[in-house]
Amino acid sequence: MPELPEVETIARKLKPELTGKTIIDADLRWSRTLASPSVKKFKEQIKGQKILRVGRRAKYLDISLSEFNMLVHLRMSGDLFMRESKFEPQKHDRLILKLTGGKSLVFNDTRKFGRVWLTANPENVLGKLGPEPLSRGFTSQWLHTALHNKHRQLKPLLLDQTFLAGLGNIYTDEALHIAKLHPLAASDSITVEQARALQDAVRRVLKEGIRRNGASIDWVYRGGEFQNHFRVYDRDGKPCPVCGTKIERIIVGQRSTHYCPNCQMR
DNA sequence: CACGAGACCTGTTCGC
DNA sequence: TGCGAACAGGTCTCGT
Repeated sequence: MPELPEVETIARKLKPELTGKTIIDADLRWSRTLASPSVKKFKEQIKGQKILRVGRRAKYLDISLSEFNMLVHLRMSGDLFMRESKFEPQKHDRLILKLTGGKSLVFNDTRKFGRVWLTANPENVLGKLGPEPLSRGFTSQWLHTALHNKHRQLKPLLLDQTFLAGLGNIYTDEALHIAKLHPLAASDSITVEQARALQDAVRRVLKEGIRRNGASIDWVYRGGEFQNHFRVYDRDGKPCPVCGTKIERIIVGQRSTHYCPNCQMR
């Protein structure tokens, strides 16, 4: 489930539960979940760390500890939640951090794509990311210039986290539909007007996602409801909410891409 | 530099 | 009913 709004929702939910707690023990149940450091170092270093802050950068959860930052990327199927420490580990639990106060932070990830970093220099992991779409720096002027510095198809470029950080497959399709831009349009063909529409659409759709607590699909459920308001994503063959034309699905950069052939003309 | 294919994983749904 | 294919919110690496 994890694009920017889903990760933001998780961060907001965990913040009051985690802040001020101390990590007593780490149960790493799938070692490849750990991107760095080594298992041995991780277990030594994380024990006794106090949780100072819980934040988000792009699709990463950023948990500030006394001496390190723990970064978590949920990738396709990861989930992060609290559970009573006395409960038995569940099938897809990959990392369980036992905290003071009787609860544990659980990283559960069916597909094992998710990763955890423990580092004193989070910039080593986050340094190449593009701007936050909800930050002040993400202006239509910046976007227009950045689009013209590349010659790429719009959709893959928006998914590129070094270009702009936080959009995934759902929110990209939704933003392009709101902005009335074709997913295959060349980035350097976008006018100032269109860049303004796209900048506004990206911010609007991300804010809507956050307001609706993200999108919950399939077996991963966190109480989000944005999935009930998709305009085009996963709606191929259904009518466009704007003009009624049938939504089409194509493959772009090996990702399913949904758009209205009438609203989003090339 | 831009792009496509394949890899990493497990689980569900679809088509015959 | 059974069984293989297709597909899933992401990103990395390699080859052209």
